[in-house]
Amino acid sequence: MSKKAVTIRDVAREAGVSVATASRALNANAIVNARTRDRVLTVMSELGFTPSPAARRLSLGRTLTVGVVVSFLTRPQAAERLRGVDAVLSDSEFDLVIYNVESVQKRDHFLATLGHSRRTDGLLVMSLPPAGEAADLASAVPVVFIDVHTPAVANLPRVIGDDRAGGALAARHLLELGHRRIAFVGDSTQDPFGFTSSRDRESGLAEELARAGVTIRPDWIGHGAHGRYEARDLAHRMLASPDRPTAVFAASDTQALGVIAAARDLGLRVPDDLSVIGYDDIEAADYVGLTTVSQQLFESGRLGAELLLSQIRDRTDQPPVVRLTPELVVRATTARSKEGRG
Amino acid sequence: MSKKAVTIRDVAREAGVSVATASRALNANAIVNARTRDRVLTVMSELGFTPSPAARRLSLGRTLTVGVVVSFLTRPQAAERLRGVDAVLSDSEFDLVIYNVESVQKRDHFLATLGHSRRTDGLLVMSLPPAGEAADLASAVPVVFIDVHTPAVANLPRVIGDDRAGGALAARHLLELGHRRIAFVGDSTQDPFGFTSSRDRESGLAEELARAGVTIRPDWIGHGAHGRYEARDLAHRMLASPDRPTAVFAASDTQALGVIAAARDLGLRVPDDLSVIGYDDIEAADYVGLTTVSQQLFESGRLGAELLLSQIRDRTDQPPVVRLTPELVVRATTARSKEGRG
DNA sequence: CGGTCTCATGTAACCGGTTTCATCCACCGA
DNA sequence: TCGGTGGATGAAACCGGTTACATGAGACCG
Repeated sequence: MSKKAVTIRDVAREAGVSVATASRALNANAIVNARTRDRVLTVMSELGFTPSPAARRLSLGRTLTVGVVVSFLTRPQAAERLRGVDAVLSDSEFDLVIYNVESVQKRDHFLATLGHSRRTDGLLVMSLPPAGEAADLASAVPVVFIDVHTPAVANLPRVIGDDRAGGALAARHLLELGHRRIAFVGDSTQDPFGFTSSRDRESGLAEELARAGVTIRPDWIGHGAHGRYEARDLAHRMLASPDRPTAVFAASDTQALGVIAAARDLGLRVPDDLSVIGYDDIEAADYVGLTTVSQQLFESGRLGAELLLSQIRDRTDQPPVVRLTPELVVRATTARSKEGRG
Repeated sequence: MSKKAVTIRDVAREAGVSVATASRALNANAIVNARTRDRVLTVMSELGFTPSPAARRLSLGRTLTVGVVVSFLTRPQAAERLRGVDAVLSDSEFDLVIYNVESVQKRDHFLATLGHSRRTDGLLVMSLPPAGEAADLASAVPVVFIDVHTPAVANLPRVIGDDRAGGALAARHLLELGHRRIAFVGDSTQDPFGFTSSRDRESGLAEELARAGVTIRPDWIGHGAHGRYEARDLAHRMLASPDRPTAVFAASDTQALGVIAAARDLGLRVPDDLSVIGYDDIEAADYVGLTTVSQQLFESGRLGAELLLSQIRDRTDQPPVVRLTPELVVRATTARSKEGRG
C-alpha cells in the first residue's frame, strides 16, 4: 500500500525551505515567519506528513513515555488506579506503557532493569513494594510509588492511603453500631510480595478498638491468601460456632465478599445476624451493597501521574508525599448489633 | 547522579573494536568471533551499557511497540482481555502502550490518527466498532480487532465471540430448567459507540426460544444504558407485577447483578422465585455465584495479540478470523422453574 | 552612508544505534 | 608462488528528526 514514508526533508524541499525551518514550523516555534510557517504546514498536510516519533525521541533525548509497573492488572483496584493515571497522561505528550506483574520474579526483573533501560522518562510503581533498596531504581529516572509503604521508599515521592486510619474508621463505625464481638479477616502475614496494607488495617482496627476497651479474640483473627475463597473458609470457621462474632472487618472487599458467602452458607443473614465491612470500594462493592472503606483509587492514580510529570519536568530534591484520607462508605451490609442494643 | 549515558561507541573504544563489531556482538550476530564477542560483552557489563531503545527503533525502522485501543479500561471484561494481551507481549520484544477510550470523540480521534502516527508496529482494537471505514485505519499498520462485529471490519483480521450462539446457549439452559416466561434486559438499541453484542445476544435468545415455540412478551424486553442501576430499574418494572417472568437473561453480568438487586428489593429469592443468567463471566460473577455465559476473555486477548504479532511478522493478505465459542457456566442463580414442574 | 541590531533562515552536526560494502588476513589447492 | 575463498572486522552512510551556530537582509541610527 503505502509507498514510502514522507520525511521532513521531503516537506522542506517541496516547500522550498530548509529542514531546520520545516522543523521549527512543525513545532510552532515563534521564530519563524507566519507566512513561511503557514506554507510549510500546508505542504505538510498536502503530503500527509507525520513526524516520526522515534526520530523525535532520539534527537530530543527523551522517550516521551511513562511506564506503569502494576501488580495484578485485573484486580479492580489496579484498573481503577490505572484509569486515574490515564486521565492525566492522555492529555499529555506522554505515551503510557504498562508492565504487568503477577509474580515476584517478574517484579524483581522489572524493578531491576526498568530504571536504567532508557525506555521511559519516568516510572509509576503501583502496589508493589520493591524487594531491596529502591533508591537505586530511582537514580536513573524519576519514580513515583502509589500505594507502597515499605521503608525502602521512605525518601521517594509517593501517593499513599492511610491504612491504619482506614482500619480505625471501620472500628469506629462498628463500635457506633454497638458491636463488641468483632473479627478480622486479612492477608497472610508473610506474602511473597511484602504487601503491608492488610497488616496496617488490622493494626488500625485493633488500636481503635483497644481505645474503647475492646480486644479481638485471637481465634477471631484470620490470615490467609488474598482471595475470596480463602476468606470464605476462614470466616466459615469463625462463624460456625454459636459463640460467634457479630461483625467482621475484612482487609479488602474481595475478602469481604468471601465472608458474606460464608455467612450465606451458614444461613446467617447480613446484616441482621452479621455485619460485614470491607476495604477498597471496588466496583463490585457497589453492586453488592457492601459497606466499605474507600481509598480513592482513581484519585491515587491521578495524583501519582501528576506527581511524576512534575518530577520529570524539574527533578526537585525533596520527595513529595501525598496522603489520601480513607473514607467510610456505608451501604447495606452493616447494621446495629442486636447484642449492643440489649 | 548519573554522569552521562554510555553509548556503543564508548564500548567499542574500550574494547578496541569498531562500533559495527560492538553492535554485532550485542545482537548475538553469528558472524563475530566468539572471543571478540565475549570481550565486547564483558566491557559492556563493566561499563554498565544499556542500548538506547530510541536509537534502535529509529535505525531499525520499527517501533517495537504495540498499541491497544481499549474501551472502558475499568470494565472487568476489558481488564481480563488486556491480561491476555499482556501475557503474549511481555514475552515478546514489544512494548504495550494503551489508549483508553471513554468517549466517542476520543475513539474517533485515536482511530483516525493512530494508524498513521508511526507510534506502533501494530494495533489491537478492543470492543470498539470504528465509526466509518476501518480499512483506512489498517492501511498503514496491521490492526487486529477483538470483539468487534460491524461490517466495517469484515475483511480484517479479528477475534470474535459468537454472541448469537451465546444467547441461544442461555435460552436452552432456561428451557431445560422448565422456564417459559423469560425476560431480557440489555443495552439501549442506539448507543453512541455502535456496540452490537447486546442486540446479537437478544436475537440468539429469541431465535432459540422461538424454535421451542416460546415467544418473549414485548413488555418483558428491556433496553437501557449499560449499567447496573439502569438494569435494576428495568427489571424492577418487569418484576413488580405478580404476572412476572420466572427467568431473566441479561446481556452482561453487570446488568444481571442489577436484576438480582431488583429481585432483592422486591423480596424475590434468587433462584427460587427468579432465575437470572448473565453474560461475560467477569470476576464478580464468580463472587456472587452468578450463572452466566463465558466468552473466554483472557483467550480473546491472547489470541488477538498472537494474531497481531504474526501479522506484523509477515503481512499476509488473507485476514484470519478467530471465533471463540461461548460456554455456559452454571452457578447458583438459575434453578428449575416451579411452573415448569407443575 | 556605514555600522549595528534584529529577525528569518540555512548549514551542518548530533542523537545512538544498525547495516552495507569494502578491506584485510589466513588458509587452501594447484 | 599465486589466485581463490571465506571469515572477521572496520569505515561510513543511514534512520528522521532537533538545534547550535553562521549567514543574510532589512530597519534604524548617528
